[in-house]
Amino acid sequence: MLKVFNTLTREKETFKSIEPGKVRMYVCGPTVYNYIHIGNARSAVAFDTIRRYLEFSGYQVDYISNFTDIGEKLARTATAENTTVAAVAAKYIAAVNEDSAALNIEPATYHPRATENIKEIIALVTDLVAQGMAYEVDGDVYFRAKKFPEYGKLSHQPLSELEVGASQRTNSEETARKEDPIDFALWKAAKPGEVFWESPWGPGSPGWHVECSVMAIKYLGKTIDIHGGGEDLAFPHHENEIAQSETFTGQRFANYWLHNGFVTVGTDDEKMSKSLGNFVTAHEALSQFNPQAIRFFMAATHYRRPLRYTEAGLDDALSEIQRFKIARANLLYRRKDATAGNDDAIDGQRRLFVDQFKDAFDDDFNVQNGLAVIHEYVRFMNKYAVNPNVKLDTLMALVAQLDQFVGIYGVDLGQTVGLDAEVADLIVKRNAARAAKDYQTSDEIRDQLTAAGIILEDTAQGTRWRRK
RNA sequence: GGCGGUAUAGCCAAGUGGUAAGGCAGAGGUCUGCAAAACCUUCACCACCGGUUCAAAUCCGGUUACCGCCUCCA
Repeated sequence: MLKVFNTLTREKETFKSIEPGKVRMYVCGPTVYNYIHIGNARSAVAFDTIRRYLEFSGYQVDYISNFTDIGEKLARTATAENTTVAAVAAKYIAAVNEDSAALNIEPATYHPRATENIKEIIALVTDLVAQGMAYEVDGDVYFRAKKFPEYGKLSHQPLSELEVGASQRTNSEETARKEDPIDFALWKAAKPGEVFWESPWGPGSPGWHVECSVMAIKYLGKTIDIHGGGEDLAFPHHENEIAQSETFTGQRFANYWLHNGFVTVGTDDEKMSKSLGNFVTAHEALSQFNPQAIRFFMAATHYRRPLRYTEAGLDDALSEIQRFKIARANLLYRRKDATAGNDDAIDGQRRLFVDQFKDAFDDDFNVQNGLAVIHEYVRFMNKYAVNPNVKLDTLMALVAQLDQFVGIYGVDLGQTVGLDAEVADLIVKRNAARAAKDYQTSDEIRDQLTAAGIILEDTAQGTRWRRK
């Protein structure tokens, strides 16, 4: 039975989807005005891993993640790059897609864009105004936060404290227009030269939180199962989404709110962020390190914990992947001397590992305990690989199981080890030399292959090789 | 000021009452012509102080350090 930590209640709750066998989840995506950094990537990886486990558990997952392709930041980038807002969006959406693919993040069921949903946004805002929950001032529309009785329920902040925080903001021009400092914008009047849409309140563009409400409701329904995002989004972004959405639909917006921790850097574990300037873009990271290692490194840290980004951590991740690959290859090498059929005892033990793995993940996606199970399982595989008599079906089932386990972490161990004719030929020559105890020749051949990035291993079942 | 998080071996990291998972690195061993890989063994006074309890890393109180949200941010 799956349990997830819900920010709304601050407790691990038993997960129950609205519709049996199906999960509807929405994850806040990036504003596409720049390359994403590894903090953004971590969030995407965390929720992709969660999604993969839900699918492993038998759920069909409708996964929606947006691209916010409007706002001042895009306008600023457009000016800086001497181009249009649309071109900026197109460029960085393409970059996000490229980075996501490199990190083996499954595409969402659909990636809606804010600009595709302006009509729906205007409809929602119109409704909130009609309900008296929002008001127009000089072409801006604001939400009356205090009129939403549960305002603050996600971030667990008393209203009085939010007011203090809001009144300390120096954004005085806007504050002056609002009835109350904690009110937030649903619609903003266009400034000269800005991209705008016509609306009942004149030309303007959506506020900062409405697009997610609209897209979640439009593509997933009035109440969704899981809403995810970085913990910095809990307030005000998600709090405001709740206020708008629940006022609009009269229903609970999301049953489970999941928030991922930050990527930190430096000795003090500072949050990586664009404003602090201490960030590494996913593009840079992916060009410097093995993408699979980056993916695994991120997926193997529990989603709510801070993730300390270090080279040593990436090296560790790579070593672990290497261990999995070797275990996999060790079994596949036995195909040639395996006998037909299945070993029921081994299969039974394999299933026990699956049970343990599920127990780990069912506890709020405990990836570390899942990894411990995988390592034990790998040891089990390696022992079977030196068994004098192996069965073909069992061999293949063990390999498939490993692939499934690590696949949840987004690791693809790749295709079977092929036997290059040239390498095979050299191995035959070397083994002839070894048989004749001509170790000088045999070592020369091995060195030659090592230089070419090929490692030889002499085993009781013959010589096998792999790429470094 | 309000709310929250973190502190476990050289490093990463599980673990909400019963005497410290797992990985990397290290040490020893088996196997090997030598290697490699694998397998076996080994490696912790759980930030500090006090309390509750037969029993605490785990519960309670306090202290310290660092981080985050309260403003755009995954």
